[in-house]
Amino acid sequence: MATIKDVAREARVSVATVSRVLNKHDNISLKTKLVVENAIEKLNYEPNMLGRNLRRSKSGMILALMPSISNPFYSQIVEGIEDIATKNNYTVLISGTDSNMDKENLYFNLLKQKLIDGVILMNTLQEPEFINTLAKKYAIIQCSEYSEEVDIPFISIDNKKASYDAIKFLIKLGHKDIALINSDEEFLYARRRKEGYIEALKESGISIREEFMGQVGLGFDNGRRMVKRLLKLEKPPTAIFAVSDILAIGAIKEIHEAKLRVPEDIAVIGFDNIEFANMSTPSLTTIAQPMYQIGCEATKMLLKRIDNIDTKIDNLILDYNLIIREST
Amino acid sequence: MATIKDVAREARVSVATVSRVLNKHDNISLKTKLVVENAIEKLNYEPNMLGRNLRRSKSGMILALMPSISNPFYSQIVEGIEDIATKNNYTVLISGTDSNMDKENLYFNLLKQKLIDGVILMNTLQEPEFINTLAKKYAIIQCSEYSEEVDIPFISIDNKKASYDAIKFLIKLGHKDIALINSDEEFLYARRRKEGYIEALKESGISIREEFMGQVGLGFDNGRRMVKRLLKLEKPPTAIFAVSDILAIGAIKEIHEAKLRVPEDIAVIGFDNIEFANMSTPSLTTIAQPMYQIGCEATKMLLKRIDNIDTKIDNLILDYNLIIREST
DNA sequence: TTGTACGCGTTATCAA
DNA sequence: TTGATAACGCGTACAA
Repeated sequence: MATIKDVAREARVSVATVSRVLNKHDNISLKTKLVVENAIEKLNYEPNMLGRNLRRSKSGMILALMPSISNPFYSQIVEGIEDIATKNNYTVLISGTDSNMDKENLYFNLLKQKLIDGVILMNTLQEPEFINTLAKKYAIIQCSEYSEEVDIPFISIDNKKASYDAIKFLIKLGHKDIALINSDEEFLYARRRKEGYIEALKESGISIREEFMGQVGLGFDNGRRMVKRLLKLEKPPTAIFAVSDILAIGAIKEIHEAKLRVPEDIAVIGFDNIEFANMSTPSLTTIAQPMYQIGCEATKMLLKRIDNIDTKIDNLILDYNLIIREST
Repeated sequence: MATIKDVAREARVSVATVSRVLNKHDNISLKTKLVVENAIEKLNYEPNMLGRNLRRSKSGMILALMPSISNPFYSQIVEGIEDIATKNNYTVLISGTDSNMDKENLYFNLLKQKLIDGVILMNTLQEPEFINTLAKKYAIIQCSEYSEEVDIPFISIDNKKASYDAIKFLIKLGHKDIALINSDEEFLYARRRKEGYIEALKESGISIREEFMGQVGLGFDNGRRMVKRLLKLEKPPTAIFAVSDILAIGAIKEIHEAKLRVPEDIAVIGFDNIEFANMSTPSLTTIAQPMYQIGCEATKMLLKRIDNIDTKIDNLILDYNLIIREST
């Protein structure tokens, strides 16, 4: 394995000169530049990043931390992150924490160990103070889901308004009995979407029915269970708004199980527009967040932060889209 | 940021001693060990991995390279990889190449740059010679999909036999007109599964019909298109074996579109047992590979290889399972 | 059992 | 425009 020394010897110059060529400094004569480049080619030299990283005290790696990498919700965000990162010569480390604190801490340690230069945080159960302390020394950005008590920049959509729009759409279709399958309200987005749900109903003079609102985990089965409960009601809903497509697909499964039809008997709206939303039967009406763009912008924010940890960075709220398909 | 020097000063010992404590050498007195550990705690010291990595000429990182990280097929494999890697103090870099050669090469370069210690290769379009050359100098393992012309260890299942079993199962249910939605036969697994399909039919005295076999891409829409074609036949099939769950789900979607029922009019079997196979309506009969275990074993093989590039490592063929659900 | 001193491969400072 | 040399933080051979 050739090192910079070998190249220098081969080109009969100093290692400093080789380094300058490598890093495209401009104060170098064309002649020696060519000589060096020839030597590099001849020796098949590749810079050893371990040396460079130590010297620069940078790893050139950023971490995208999310609860689960298999959750299709994050796929496009990750694409955005990777595109911007690659363009800026960073490598992206993608990791799922299973919402497990120990695992999360393992990854946060990479910051202290200098193995990553920054973190894009999708959704964490850490205490706000913990993140705040960390963010004083390291570059961290909140992406998609965030906490208001955490004092670092975030990027997201207006969850309340999105939810409001979804419900308004159902009302326009003639629905009055609309259920909400929400996820745990410890999450900000869940609280916001509930607010939008309530506001839309109130505005249309529809009374809020407690038995129509459920707080469940994010899994497919939770969607099913919630519908099972709803169908046992004396007057079941004619429409359901689920805060994730997976929950919505679970809901549809259970509705079919009960020999009812979607959307004829019960309409269903999801959230996220994951790839499968278009594949399910019936295809799913849902709210699409600009995932790819969210990933891009989050990364740009992070890189700014890495370059200068003291930059003031503004939060970003992006637009969303209601995508109407067969389930409504 | 405290360094090993600071710790040494604080503990009034040499950096060598601190290093020994850090690396759990045994030739060190309990007393100094305690002193050093106190200093580490007091200064909140974390080893700088950039220094350690350079010195050891290792990055402690392995790469899991697959066509697409959003393909749920790989999720559990990745889990296995991460578990074993973490247990051995490695960090896993997960990357999707979109079957794009440029992107792939970018990642292979990480090997030369010393940023990764080895690669678990899921599915690549690279020429066998390219991989072979690379594998002489670097630790590489083939996982799940592999090439027979590549001379590095692989881990997989018996795709021919799995396919054979699926078809035999359909025949046992009374089906005679069985279609095959295969993926591109440039892939070994596609060729193998076709062999199994043909062998099962022949063995049961069912003649092979060319118009029942299709080679398509892996996307959902390809499953739909293929079914569209099959339904136009004078005598359409009564059962379909799709070589991936996504294709199978696409097929079902199109069957429903044609106002036919699954499995009453047409039975469908998939392959992979992705999470959604159990969520779709009807739930999908499919072949389950031991993904998690595949990931674990692949990683063990790779780590062996990293420790000693010259070890002879045996290939591994694991078992699979036919999971019977509603679609048959 | 402990310390001294060198080197891993690179970049950056300073002087020429 | 170029070169000599000192770091970056760590691990280890060798000596004590």
